[in-house]
Amino acid sequence: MPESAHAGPFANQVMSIGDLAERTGLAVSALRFYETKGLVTPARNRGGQRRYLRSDIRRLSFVQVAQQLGFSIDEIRKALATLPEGRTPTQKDWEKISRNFRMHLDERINRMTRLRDYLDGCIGCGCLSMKKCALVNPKDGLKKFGPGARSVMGDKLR
Amino acid sequence: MPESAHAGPFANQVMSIGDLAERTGLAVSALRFYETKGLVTPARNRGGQRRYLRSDIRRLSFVQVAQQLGFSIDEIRKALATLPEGRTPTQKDWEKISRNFRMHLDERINRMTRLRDYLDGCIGCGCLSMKKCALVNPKDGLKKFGPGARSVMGDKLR
DNA sequence: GTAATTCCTCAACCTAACTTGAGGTCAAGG
DNA sequence: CCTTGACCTCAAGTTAGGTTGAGGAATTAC
Repeated sequence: MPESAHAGPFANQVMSIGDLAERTGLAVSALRFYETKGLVTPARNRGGQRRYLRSDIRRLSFVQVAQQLGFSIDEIRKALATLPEGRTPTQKDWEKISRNFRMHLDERINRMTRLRDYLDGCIGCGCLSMKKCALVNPKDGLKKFGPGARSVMGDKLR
Repeated sequence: MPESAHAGPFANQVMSIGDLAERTGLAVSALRFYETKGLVTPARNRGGQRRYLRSDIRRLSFVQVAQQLGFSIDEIRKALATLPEGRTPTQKDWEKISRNFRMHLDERINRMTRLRDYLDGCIGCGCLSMKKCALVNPKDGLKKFGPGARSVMGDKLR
């Protein structure tokens, strides 16, 4: 008999990595990778195979959305860390995180819009060659990037 | 006498890599890297050292701005390829490129804004766990990313 | 009971965008 | 002339976010 049969036909609380991959649209390799990054922490069965909770579907959906919004895995991990440990997150828990992300998203949109407006100005003024141009040498919240791979829209959050 | 003295004190048309680095704020190593990527093609003096034109300052400023807007080096290279060969680009040439970039920027801003609005909806509906949610499984111009490093805001241009 | 799936770990590889370092050359000042 | 600083090339390293493959164990299906 299958390992989870004791849970009953409709209360199947755990999933294999393959099931979760199918439900989230993520690759199996990505799910394992996310575990090494601390985004999910599945249990293991006696054979050592990963067993995910249903609530992990939502967790990973959140990861996907956040990535589309331009957040790095590290930022996402920190956000998820604010979820309660021990119990399955409630709707309210998720709302709190989402609102937090919306704030950052607003910030990004504003920054891009400012950038666009500067660009409009520069088309006319021809200042692109001047080091003082707000676009090239940005003040106003726009920071210089460090070395290494760059995150979209420049600087990382916080 | 210095190698460029024949050009006169104020008509110093060429620069060393160090000068250009200082004027653009880019690292010397980055300028060399950009050359391998085809973003600039400096001449060489008899000793083999790079000699940049004044118009390269603007060219590299453009590279910096475009990167802040989230464009990849490859995209930027293609955009720069539309500049006239042989002659120094005019103001009009730059305006044309800038306008083109503004269009792409508008697109990105719109996409982020749509995403934000979806997120607002999801906070209320709690649909984050459903595969059909517009955020998790986006239609409406939002595409799935491929493997490898991701560009900011998801998919690359074009 | 056994064959076919699925899963496991670990190491290596991939792209983007650069930086760092080694070992050697060029140019400008005194 | 000769020293010092700026330059040169080329190879290897870095971070992010994963994928791919080898070699082996656990499940599931018949």
